Amino acid sequence: MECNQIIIDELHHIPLFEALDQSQLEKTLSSSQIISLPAKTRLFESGQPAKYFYMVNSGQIKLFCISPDGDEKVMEILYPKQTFAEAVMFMPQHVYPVNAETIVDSEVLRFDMQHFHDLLKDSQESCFRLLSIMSRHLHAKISDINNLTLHNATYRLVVYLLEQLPDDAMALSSIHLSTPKSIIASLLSIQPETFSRILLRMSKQGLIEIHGNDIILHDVDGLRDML
Amino acid sequence: MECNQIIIDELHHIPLFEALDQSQLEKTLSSSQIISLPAKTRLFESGQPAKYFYMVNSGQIKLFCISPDGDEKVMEILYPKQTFAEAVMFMPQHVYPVNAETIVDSEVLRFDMQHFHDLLKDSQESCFRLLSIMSRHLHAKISDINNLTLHNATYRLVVYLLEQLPDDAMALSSIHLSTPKSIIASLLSIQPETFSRILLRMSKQGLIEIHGNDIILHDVDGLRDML
DNA sequence: GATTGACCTTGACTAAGGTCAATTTTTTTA
DNA sequence: TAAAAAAATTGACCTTAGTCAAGGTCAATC
Repeated sequence: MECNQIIIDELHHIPLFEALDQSQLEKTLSSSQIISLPAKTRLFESGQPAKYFYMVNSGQIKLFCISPDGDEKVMEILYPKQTFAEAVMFMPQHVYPVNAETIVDSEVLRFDMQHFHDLLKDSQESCFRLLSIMSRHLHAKISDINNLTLHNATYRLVVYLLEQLPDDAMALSSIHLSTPKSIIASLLSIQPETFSRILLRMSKQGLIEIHGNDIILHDVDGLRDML
Repeated sequence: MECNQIIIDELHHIPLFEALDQSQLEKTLSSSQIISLPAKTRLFESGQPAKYFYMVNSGQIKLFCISPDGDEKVMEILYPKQTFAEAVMFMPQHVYPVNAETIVDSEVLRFDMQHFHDLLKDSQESCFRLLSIMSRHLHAKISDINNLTLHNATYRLVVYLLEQLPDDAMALSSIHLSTPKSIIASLLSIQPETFSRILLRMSKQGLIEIHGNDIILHDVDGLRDML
């Protein structure tokens, strides 16, 4: 069980599980599975009855919606240590509101919703964690709506680039896009063509320099001034 | 105290308070105030430290954001019996993420956040109610983002009109817009001019008939087919 | 090292909805 | 009830970003 203890120690640092004690963590883990998935595997579909929520172990997952005529809107890109679909536990019909799919080969930890829901009844502190997590999600969505309705495509892209910077970033910094540009474009609600054109324009202005998936920000303050 | 009991009985039917017992409701009420506000009064501003959450007693409240250059985006319109800003209780910095303003003369009940937060510690069931409420909000925002990114202005307006219908609506029904068109337009992220033009076009197509703020839906099924 | 396929870029064109300005209608207030 | 203010409508025009199509780049695979 040495192996399990390592996972438990990791879970202890995940916001959703921070408030659980050793025995609760053990129970949580014992009702979970590690699942390996190749790239572009569907985890769940919007409208499906929701039995599980997840944590990314490795890889990348996208949450997305599809319009009647097949257009895709990426709602979120998830990276290791992030939990997702926890909020579905409390949604009226226990149905996933979005689709989830791996972007690259990934490994996820899959938790039983009913089991965790029962556990929450005995852990007021965990309820509070979940409330925090959900309020953060809600805030993020409000901010997304803001960016969609009050700002243009360039603004959204600049915000995204600056978000990728570590806090201690210099005036000249470089970032690496670990996700295909077309998926980032969809996340920002921009067409790939427009995404490409905006980057080109900014590099012509001397603000950035593009080398494939690596972008050098020549003028971080200049970018910040655009906002 | 007969008067208070009437309010308590009302609170008992509000989702957020449903799980509270008589004594908890009394405490909640005793830490609250009834506040009367003329039209266009600011309740709180985005960025302000959040000390209170609210319930609409009468009137209408809009929650909205403002862009750097003064453009306004209405996020939500609130009607009597609706609580709002409860989720802010669990937001990282206890700061309102949006502005709130009365649309017409209104009366609100103002609750102390800290007080209710403490009360939640003793009411696991109320925590679960709040989790439900917040997951519903989250779902609503996801759906808003969907409508903004995957659907056009006409679609959003038709959805809005159909949402105003009671469930038992006939093929021919009439609805009344109780809120200024410009505010509904902003809620749907449409300019007032475009809003007006879309209604005009639909009435030319024989789908609806407009008489000021009253709209007769001539062909509910036809409208549903547009979606 | 040619071929395939996924992804990205570029150019020409288009359309949805925004902007600006003038006018009408409705509401409020004196 | 007249005047003023606010809200809604309409027309002419414009802009942003989307669409469509062609071509390019890179990596994996035969």
